[in-house]
Parts: sequence; C-alpha cells; structure tokens
Amino acid sequence: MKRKKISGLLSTSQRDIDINVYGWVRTRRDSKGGFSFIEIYDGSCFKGIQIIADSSLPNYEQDIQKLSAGCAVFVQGMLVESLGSGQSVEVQAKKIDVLGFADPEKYPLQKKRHSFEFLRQIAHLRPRTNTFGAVSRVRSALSYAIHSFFQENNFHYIHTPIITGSDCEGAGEMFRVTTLNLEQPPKKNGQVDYSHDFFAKASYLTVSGQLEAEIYALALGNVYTFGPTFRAENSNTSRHLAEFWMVEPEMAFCDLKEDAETAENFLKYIIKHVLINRKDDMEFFNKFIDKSIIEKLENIISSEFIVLSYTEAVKILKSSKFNFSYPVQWGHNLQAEHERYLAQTYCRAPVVLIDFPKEIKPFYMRCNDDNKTVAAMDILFPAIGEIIGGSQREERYDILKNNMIEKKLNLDEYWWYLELREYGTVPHAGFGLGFDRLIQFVTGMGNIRDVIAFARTPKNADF
RNA sequence: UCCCUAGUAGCUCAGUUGGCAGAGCAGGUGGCUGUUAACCACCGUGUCGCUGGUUCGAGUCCGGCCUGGGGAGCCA
Repeated sequence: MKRKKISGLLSTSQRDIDINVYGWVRTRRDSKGGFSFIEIYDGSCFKGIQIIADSSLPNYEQDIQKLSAGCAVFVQGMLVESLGSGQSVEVQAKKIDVLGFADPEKYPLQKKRHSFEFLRQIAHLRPRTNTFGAVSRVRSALSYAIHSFFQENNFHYIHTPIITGSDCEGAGEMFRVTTLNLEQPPKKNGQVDYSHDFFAKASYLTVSGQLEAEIYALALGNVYTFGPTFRAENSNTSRHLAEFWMVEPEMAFCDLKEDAETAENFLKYIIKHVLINRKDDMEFFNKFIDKSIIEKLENIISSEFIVLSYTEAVKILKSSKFNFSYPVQWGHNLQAEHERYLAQTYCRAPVVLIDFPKEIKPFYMRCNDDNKTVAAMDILFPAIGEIIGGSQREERYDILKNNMIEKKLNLDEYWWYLELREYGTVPHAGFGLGFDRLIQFVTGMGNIRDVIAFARTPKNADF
C-alpha cells in the first residue's frame, strides 16, 4: 500500500479506507479508558492528523505510551469519520511502529510557543515547528508562483554566475573568492598577486545578476534570474542578510512604464497564488503573527498602484505637517520614514516612485530628457517600504560611457556591457525583488532571519 | 558601523535599599478524562553571559569584553 500524505487524507472525501501514513508526533493525549490520541504531522500541510491508538495494540505500553513530541512513527490503519469535535477525520490505528524516539528530557522543542531567537539557535529543528513549517511552505509556493508567472508571460529563466570577476555596480562590499594561501599570499611589488589565484584575477561572489541578465535580454527578449546574492555589508537589521535570494527580470524593447506595469502584475499574481494555494498556512499567520496580514495582501491585489514622480513625492513630503526626523530635500535619498509616510499614510496603497535624481542612482539607469533625472522606479509597500527597485537601462552608447566616466568606473572591466550598446542596442528595462523580504511581507514575520532556512548574517554562518 | 536595550533552571521570565536563587511552562510519577495549548496532586532542576573591580558580603553597583534584540544608515 502506497503511503499517503496528511494533506491528501484531510482533503479526501473517502471514508473507512485502509491507509498508511508516516509522520512526527506533535502531541499525545492518553485516555486511561483504553486508548491514546496522537497528533502527527508530516509537513505536507499545516494541519496534522489525529491517530487513535487502542490499548489492544501489541506495543501499546512498550512504545505508544512513550511517544512524545518529535518522535517519528509509521501508522497503518483506517481513515474514519472523527467521533470527536475539532477534526473531521482521524485514523483508527491497526499498527503503529516507532521509527525514531525523541527523548523528551532532551528534545528542545516543547509543546508551547518558543521565542524566534531561541529557535534560531536550533535551525536544524525549527522547521518542525508550526511557524517554520508554514514559512517554508509559503516560501516554496512563492518560488513556484514566480516561475509560473514568468513562464506564462514568455520569460526565459537564466542562470547567471555566482562567481564574478568584476566589482560590478559598486553595490556594496563583496565577498572575495580565492584559493590563495591567506597566511602567505604570493606578492608582487608589495601587493597580493592575483595572477596566481584560481581565476588568475581577483574574484568575488555576485551582488546582482542584472548586468548578465541584460546580455540575455538582448538576445532572448524577456528573461529572469532567480538565485542567491551575496553582500558583505556589516548590516545588523531585521531586513538584511549576507546571503539572500533575488528575482531579476529584464525585458528588451521595454520602457519604464511597462517595467512598472509588469512589476505590479507580477506582485499581484504571486500574492494571489499564495493566498489561494497556502490558505492553511496564511490563516495561521493571520491568527498568530499578524492579525491583518490577509487583509493587507488582499488590499495589494485589489488596489491600483499609485505612480508618483520623485519630484512630486518631495513636494508632498515638504507640504506634509508630519514632523520628520530627517528633512526632505530634492536630490537626496528618501529616508525610510518618508517612504513609509507616502505608502502608509498619504496614499494608503502601494506606491510606484519614478524619475529619481540621477546623482543618487547607478550608472546604468537611463537619463531622462530633463537631463536631471533617470528612468528609475521603486515600489513601496505600506508598512515595509521598498520591495522592488528597477529602471529602464541606458541603451545609448555615448551617454552610458559618459555616465561610467562620471561615476569613475573602470571602462576596461565593462567592455562587454558597452558593446551591447554598440551592436543592435534597444531600449530595455528590468527590476529586482528581494525574495526574502517578500516572504517577510507575505507572512508578516518581523525578522528576515526567520524566513530563510539558514540565515547568514555578520558573525553567524552556523548550520 | 552608530544609538538604545537585554543576558538568571530545558523554555519564557520575576528577583525589593547590596544580605539563604524564585514562578509559570516543559519533563518525571500518580489520578481523571473522546481528548485536542487537556485537567488535578506531588517531585527534580542553576558556572545568575565572560572577566576585572568596589564591598564584611554582588544576580543586584562600576569598568572591559562577548552574544542577542529594537532602531538608524546602507540597501534587496
């Protein structure tokens, strides 16, 4: 008999059928009236299933009465209508084998709520908890939705390199990749001689796949990347990881307007997917993590994103009576409090900010006709701020080259990026989504370390 | 990196003007019950983060360090 997943047992309309099920014990309650209730879960869905173990089972006293949270069991029995309230079906066990005990004196997970800080220290056991099981399933569902959105819209999935030879974009500190002996590196004129290193040059972990994605967009039209990204910034916040996952679509023959529309459709699509397909987990988040999370997500789906130019936003912020701790000034980056005000208080909806001053944006963003701003966009969500950043890319060779010189980039490093503008250049645009921050937003989890299986942060790379 | 804050039992936390180290939960034993965060009774549990100092005496006061949390910056 093939083993059944609990998700299937809970959703089937069949009754009084023989089944096999495997799982881990969440809790056991004994009735001295001659049987035990054992709730087991197997990760297939949020809920567990109740097993009724009668004392007539041969190993009732020896094994079953010793079952505690975390024990692994195999159950053979009949799926029946539940006699009790609280669940529709249960399994009347004919046989229960213990696959692995979990000593209750030592097993760290208890049948009560633990702090997330504590659970982080036992990252090998925390996926067994309700919260992390739910986070993991939502994360998986969102990954799937991301792929299906792009695949349905004629995007090709591109694998961009993890190891890179260029300190591209200057997007913060990079992790170095080397096989050199760090105790005694080879030297030339007092400097480390990277010609002896594995790649015969200094190399790093990628901070973005965008530039490589542009190469493929200019060959395949619409492409996207979805992979890990690394930043060696010493950021100690609930929104930063040293290793995080990013989604970066890139579209040829596309301007900023279409870029922003795509981002809006994309966000609505994936949020809708998770609300429909992970209803059980989302109800849990709505009950225990953020009591308005489902309402917030439904709001995102049903509202029109409001497009504002940076210049308009500055005017709005300046005329607001709100007392900001940082002054608003055209030409400066907006502070987190400013973004929050715009999305949460002023618009009460997602906001697409466009046309930022070119001085505060990277070299690759397309210069607008006013020669002061670039075709950039940031999507701000109420409560959390920026979730997506994107732009139309500068496709004009001379202007791009001037930008690179102005921002003091090494042109030799980017010869290929410039060549893309020399041969068959076209308008193109794209954006980046921090996947882990998206999970944070969708689940309501306060700390990004609790939405990724094994968080890498300053001073922490355990497990 | 900066500002604020915390570290006491397996977990969550209390601990008074500096004077014998506490509770709830979890765990164990027994009772009760188609139970479901079950309930009732009893039982055990400590390098008070580390280190130096003040003091007759430090969980408590002071310095240094380590680690966590909140916020900021940077960003995704």
